Amino acid sequence: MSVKHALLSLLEQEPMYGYQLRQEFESRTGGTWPLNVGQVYTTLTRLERDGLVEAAGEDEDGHERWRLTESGHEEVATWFTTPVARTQPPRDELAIKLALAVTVPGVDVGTLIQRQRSASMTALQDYTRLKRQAGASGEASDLAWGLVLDSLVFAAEAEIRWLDHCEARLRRAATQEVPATAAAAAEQVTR
Amino acid sequence: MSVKHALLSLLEQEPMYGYQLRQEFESRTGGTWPLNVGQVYTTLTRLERDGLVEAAGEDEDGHERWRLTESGHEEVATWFTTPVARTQPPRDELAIKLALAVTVPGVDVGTLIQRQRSASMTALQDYTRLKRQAGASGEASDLAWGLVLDSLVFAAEAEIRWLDHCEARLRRAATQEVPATAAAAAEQVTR
DNA sequence: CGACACATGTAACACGTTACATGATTTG
DNA sequence: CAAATCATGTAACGTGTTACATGTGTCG
Repeated sequence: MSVKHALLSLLEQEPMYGYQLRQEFESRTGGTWPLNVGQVYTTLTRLERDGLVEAAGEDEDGHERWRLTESGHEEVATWFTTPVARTQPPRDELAIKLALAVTVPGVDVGTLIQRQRSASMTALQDYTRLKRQAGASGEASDLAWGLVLDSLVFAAEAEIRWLDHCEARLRRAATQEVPATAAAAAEQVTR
Repeated sequence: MSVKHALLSLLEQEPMYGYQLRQEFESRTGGTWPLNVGQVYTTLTRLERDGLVEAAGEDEDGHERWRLTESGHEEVATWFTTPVARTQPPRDELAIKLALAVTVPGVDVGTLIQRQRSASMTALQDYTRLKRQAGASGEASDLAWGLVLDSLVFAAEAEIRWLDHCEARLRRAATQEVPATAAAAAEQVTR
């Protein structure tokens, strides 16, 4: 869904051809989410099928460009004015993993948390390293990339805080409450 | 990927039948991520095809149960010992949206941010309301649900902080730097 | 009885990924 | 010239979603 709307937004600016769409997407997000070229073409086909884009003739170099239709413009407008729904949040693999690790007996939750924590710390360091490269040129795409990087940083920090919180919470569960599996899972954190 | 591993983890505890797997998954995650029953069956078929689960005969009530194979156990062990890779993070629709909103001319970024902010605040309030319901019973699944809820809370808080950060960053871009689109986008925040 | 939860499936579709095929153009 | 980048596509596959079909058991 993100790719579809991303392509439409880019075409809102001006008609573009397939390969160009990928370049624009990657430059504006700093290559954070690499976009397979093939997917651009298949998505464009589907968007044409759904009447959101249409062929707009060739440019000077003979590239087949695409432009938004009426519905396409509306779709973009709706996308930008409608907040991303957190009512049914996307599945978070880490949260699911931890929830199951806590309830399934025999899983070493303490080690799981520690491993994840150091992995997230590494990711965080990579982001801050990238941030130093991001600035300087002053282009609009760099502003965007900076914000994208910040979102990754904020998310990684939140993840680390949550992991610490989980560790503390499990430790508390181990000492206070003592029913069945919760205690068994929590024990492994206290070691 | 998450569903596949979630089902495998549940079967690590004991052999179960399809419908039961959905119930267990939803109770352990507090229904945060509703799981379509149909997907359980199709996933089980695929897992059998891949040699990770096998039929384990019927239980007392005539339900066809599934158990892990050797490879299945290994897969679960690997899942629990391998951190979730943040090296190539999943596409974040909000971050993509904002990155494009900033670089595509004519988008009212200020309003976008404010709308998203209030949507995220609402979600956050819903989570804290749910938290009050979550505690009390002291079962292991409630501990898990509590942690899942906390992860949503932490994520929502981080999102809100990031949105505020974006607003400030854009406001700064509007006053200091003055090149083309960045300024145009940032102007709308200052209004 | 009628509604609802339990229970098992299947079909069609949407989205995304990887890999492959093919050719033009650019650059060291 | 060789390699890399530009450029357009297609095929196969994995995962997930929705909707439908079908039947049993239970409870008000």
